[in-house]
Amino acid sequence: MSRVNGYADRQPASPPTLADVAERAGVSRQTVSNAVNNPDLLRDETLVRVQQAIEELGYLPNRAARNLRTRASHLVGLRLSPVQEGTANAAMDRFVHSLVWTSREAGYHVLLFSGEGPDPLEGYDDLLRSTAVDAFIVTDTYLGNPQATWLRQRRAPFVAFGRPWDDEDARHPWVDVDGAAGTEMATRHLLDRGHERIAWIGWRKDSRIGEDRRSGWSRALKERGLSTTGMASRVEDTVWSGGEASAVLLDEARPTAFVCASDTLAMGVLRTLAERGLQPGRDVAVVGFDDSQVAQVVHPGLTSVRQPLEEVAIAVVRALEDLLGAPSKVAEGLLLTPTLTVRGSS
Amino acid sequence: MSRVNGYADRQPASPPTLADVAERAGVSRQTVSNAVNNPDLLRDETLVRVQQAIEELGYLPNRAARNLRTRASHLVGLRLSPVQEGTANAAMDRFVHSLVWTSREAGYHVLLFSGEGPDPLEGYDDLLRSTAVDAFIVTDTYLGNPQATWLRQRRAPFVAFGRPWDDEDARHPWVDVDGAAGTEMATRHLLDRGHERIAWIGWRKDSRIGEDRRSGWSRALKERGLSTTGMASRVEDTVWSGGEASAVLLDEARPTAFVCASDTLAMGVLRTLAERGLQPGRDVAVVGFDDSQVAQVVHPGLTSVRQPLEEVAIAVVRALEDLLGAPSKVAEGLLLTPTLTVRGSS
DNA sequence: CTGAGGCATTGGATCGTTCCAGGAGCGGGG
DNA sequence: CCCCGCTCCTGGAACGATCCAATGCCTCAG
Repeated sequence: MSRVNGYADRQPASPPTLADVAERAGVSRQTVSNAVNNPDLLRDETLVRVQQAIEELGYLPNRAARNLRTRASHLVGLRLSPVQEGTANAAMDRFVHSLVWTSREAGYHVLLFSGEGPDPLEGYDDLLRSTAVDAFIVTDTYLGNPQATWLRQRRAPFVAFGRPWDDEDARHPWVDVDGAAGTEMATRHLLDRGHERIAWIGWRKDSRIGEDRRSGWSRALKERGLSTTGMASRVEDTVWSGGEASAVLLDEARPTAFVCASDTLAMGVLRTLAERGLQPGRDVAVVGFDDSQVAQVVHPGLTSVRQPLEEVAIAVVRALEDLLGAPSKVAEGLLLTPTLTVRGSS
Repeated sequence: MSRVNGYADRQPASPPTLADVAERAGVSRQTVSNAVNNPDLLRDETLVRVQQAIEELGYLPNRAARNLRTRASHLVGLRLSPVQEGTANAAMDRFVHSLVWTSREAGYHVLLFSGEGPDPLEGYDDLLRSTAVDAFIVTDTYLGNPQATWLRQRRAPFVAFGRPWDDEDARHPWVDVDGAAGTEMATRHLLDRGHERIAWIGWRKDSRIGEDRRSGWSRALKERGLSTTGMASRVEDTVWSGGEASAVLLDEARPTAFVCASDTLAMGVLRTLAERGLQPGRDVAVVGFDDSQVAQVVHPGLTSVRQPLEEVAIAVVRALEDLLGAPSKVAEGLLLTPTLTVRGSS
């Protein structure tokens, strides 16, 4: 073997290999390999001896070699969607953290890559064909979801964070958060506080997520026999739009509370209230969605629907393990329920 | 070879290999390899033929095999620091995006991993010894920076985002943003608007970054012959602390403007102003640091020092290339200047 | 005493690529 | 005519792990 002597090697000495450990422990390479991967196969005495040699040499399997032989990289690819500053992609941040954390426990690492242009498939192909990753995690399924169908065609394993809204015959595993349940919870919370005129500010009608969240609001109102007519507005996801929409609603429908599809929109509402000398939480209640950093630091605190992203990450990784472990298993979806973080604005 | 016939293979057909391409093009494996890595070595005619075969088969080199042979993974490890919600780690998000983007152009991918406990070395070791990554990018060098010294001892290539504050004999490449220049710029901006009583709210004295940012503020004031005495407060990085500190300062030192070490602290100031019926930007000016999402959406907009994270990422990747390409090269540091994003609060 | 059968361990082949030394073909100088 | 040198290409040998078939050893039933 290449390891020449027992003296401290100078320079970046090449790391020990299986063969080095084998030699030291007086066994064959395969036995060392088994000690690492299938300890049960070894006699206790041998196992201890090998483990000691591993310890002494500081051996760790070379990943490239293992990947080559096993045809697996233990990496999952996560595509960072293009940044849209000002929008609450803070949620994404939390998710990534949880994901990295959870993956580690499952023996996976997260490989980031970026789709550059508008082409949402950019980047996937190379990684897949060069066998750089074992699977993908797809997050922005709301864009009409071309990735999902494309990945399916390529038989690439993947788990989605987000429902396959359009796709009737989607067979991939997914995890999502029940937005409607969140807004319903938020609306009920406001109803319980005595509000009866509760307005909705959401996204354009072609946003599936937006409409889903809206349905929770209307469901809660109708449940109490309250009308939703004239109480809803659909705009772009900007602070300005939220402010504008709330101003119009205040003038025309005179709501005492707002439920919004995002914290960004809710910030717009707060702005309008400030301009009119109305105090959030006392005069008019506001609830946002995503529990972003903004909601936490703004005065007097923005009540917001919080997605259980930690649990989403756990579920995603679990689905990933199922997928890669037993590909035949029936793929299933999982819908998690968000919580409501109550703050000063309600 | 394993490729049996020309008919469409069923199932997840194993991807084409060098040998497949070689067979199709009627050349040897090595020639195909050269066509990919050293096209200059081939005769034009041969090159075209091989490239066509590559195209037809959709060949892409297997990464594991290449990594094994070349002892490089073309991955860089980035450790996600523990989340501290409520704090502006939004900056980190922007940096990661830029980094992923820039790395891609340089042929690298970003591998995320998490240090779990308080041990900042957690995670590095495994990745390094298993040759999973070629280098690391270290970000939170302000923690007294045990990673840097540790990585240096292990002769692990790495680039730091952040100066080696404590470490006189650090020899690693680093990139940082000149916080002092940022706060100086912010303070000058306020001076230009006629403010003369400008207060500082920063972090505890043992924070090198905090003291650096503070020095910019005091430098700008002294330059104009203005005193800083009694105009500074050092607290924890929370909204509450910022609010408290500004309340005290307003009572005792009567400043007309605040420069803060973070947007979080600045939000606290805005809160105090709101409580006292003071209007930010008109009655009292406020400047934050980081240009986080909060600064952008809060009313009436928070003027903030913005770190050029895109440029940082570019510089980091460039340093990385130097490092991995020519390890003997003298490591150097690079200090970038932030910009000031002016909004309604000043 | 022999052979079946289980257990612990082994050596060779293999994954797909790149490194390395060498070989065929060709033109030109002696 | 030979040999040198150059260009272009080739086959074998790594890289470091795991898969697979086969081995020796030991026990126990027949």
